[in-house]
Parts: sequence; C-alpha cells; structure tokens
Amino acid sequence: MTVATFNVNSVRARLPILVRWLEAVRPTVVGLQETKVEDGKFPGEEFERLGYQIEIHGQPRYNGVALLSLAPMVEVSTGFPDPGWPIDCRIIQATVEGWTIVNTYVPNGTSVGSEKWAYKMAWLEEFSSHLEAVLAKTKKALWIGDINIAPTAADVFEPEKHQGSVGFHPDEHARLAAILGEKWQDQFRRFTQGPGHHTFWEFVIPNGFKRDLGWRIDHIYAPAENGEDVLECWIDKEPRGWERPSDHTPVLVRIR
DNA sequence: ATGGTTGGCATCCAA
Repeated sequence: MTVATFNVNSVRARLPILVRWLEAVRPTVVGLQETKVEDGKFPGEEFERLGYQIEIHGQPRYNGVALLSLAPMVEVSTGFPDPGWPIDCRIIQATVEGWTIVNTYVPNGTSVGSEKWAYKMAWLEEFSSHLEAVLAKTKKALWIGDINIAPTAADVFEPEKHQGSVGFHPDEHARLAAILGEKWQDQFRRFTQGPGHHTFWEFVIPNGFKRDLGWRIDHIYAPAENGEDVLECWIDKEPRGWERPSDHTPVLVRIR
C-alpha cells in the first residue's frame, strides 16, 4: 500500500487540487495537515465519493489534521493521551492493514524565543514520549506529517543564511534527534541523498517554487528495525505546480 | 534592512 502526507493549507481551498491528485495517485492512506476547518464543516463527501473513509480532528481557522483511507481505519485516536495538554488539533492516528499511522502537524514556532517557540519545544518533548509508547506497542508504525524542521543543511536552501532560524535551529535538531534516536529512520533519506529535494516553498518568496527556494520539512519516519518494509519514498512535486496550490507538496511511501 | 503571498475570517493572525 501507499501512504502519503500532505499539508494542504486549508482543505476547502485545496479541494480541486486534492480531488485531482487523489484520482491520479490513489494513495491507500493520506494524512492531511492544516485543514483549517472545524469538523462540522469538513468536506467529507468529496472524499467519500472517491472511495475514501475519513477521520478528522479540526478546529476553526488554525491547525487541523485528518486521515483519508481506502481501507478500514481502526484504533483511531487524536491528540496526546495526557488530557492536560491544550487541545489544538495537531495529531490524529489510526491503524490501517496492521500499520499504525501517526499523522502530525508539528507547531511552527513562529520566531525563536517566542511563546510559540517554547510551545514547539514542549510539544516535541511530549510527542517524544507519545511516539515511544507507539513503538512499544508495534513495530509496524509510521510517523508522517509536517514536521516543521529541516534536519540537515541539505534540507533547506541557503543553509548558511538559515542557520539558527525557525525550522533550522539547534534546539529543534536536538529535540528531533531525541525523538528519533536510533529507532526511527527518515525514509526519504534511505533512498535519496543531497540537496534540492524540497516539500515546502514559501508563498512570500517571489517565484520561490520556480527558483526552488524551498525546505524539506514534511517527512515520513519508520522504525529502523522495520526499514525493509518500506520499499520506496518520494516527493510528488506536481501538485505544487498546479493552479492555487498549497505551499507544501506531498511525500509518499510504498510499503510491503 | 525589508518586503513579498495565502487562507480564514474579520478587517488581523498565522504561516
């Protein structure tokens, strides 16, 4: 089966692109981020018409995640197990054909040292325990989503310029490394090396996509000891070039 | 040094 992650930057604004892309690619499971819509207004029928079941976790205006699946989803849950956490909508997970898929929209962080930056750091620490608990239950797991961190200099344009800025900061790298340890592998980097493989191009940079001034911040991770089950991982740049695109483009894996 | 764009929704905030 194929599993995809796609930050759509509003599921309603992206419907034409999403429908076109789903019809063309037909991934078994898709994790969406930044749906930007409360559950009552989620355009579920559009996906059900294409044969997808939906699980949604949304709020007005900001954040919001969802899972679309051609196969039944079981053990669906949202958020952190700790109810003390703020309930902004950033995590949804489900098990499909034996694979537990954790779909996240990691906080952006806004600016280094800000309140939102502190939230990103705390969120990553909390997520670390969460993902550890997932792995304790099953090795057939994927962590997918908008991670909002470029792991290495090869994952951002002009890395010298971005050193220490949001998305490419040592504190983010330390927390990501703590989550991954030796246990989780960045699937894209198992197959493809070098710079210039981006998943996100800011709208604010004139012709940023054409000039390929982007970041690789959307990732798919799998347990190292299950690495051989992931047969392929690639970035689909096509929808980023279509009319009225998201600022992100999908990443996919084919798994055994 | 700064600005540039997009989306939701309210006339600004977040990215």
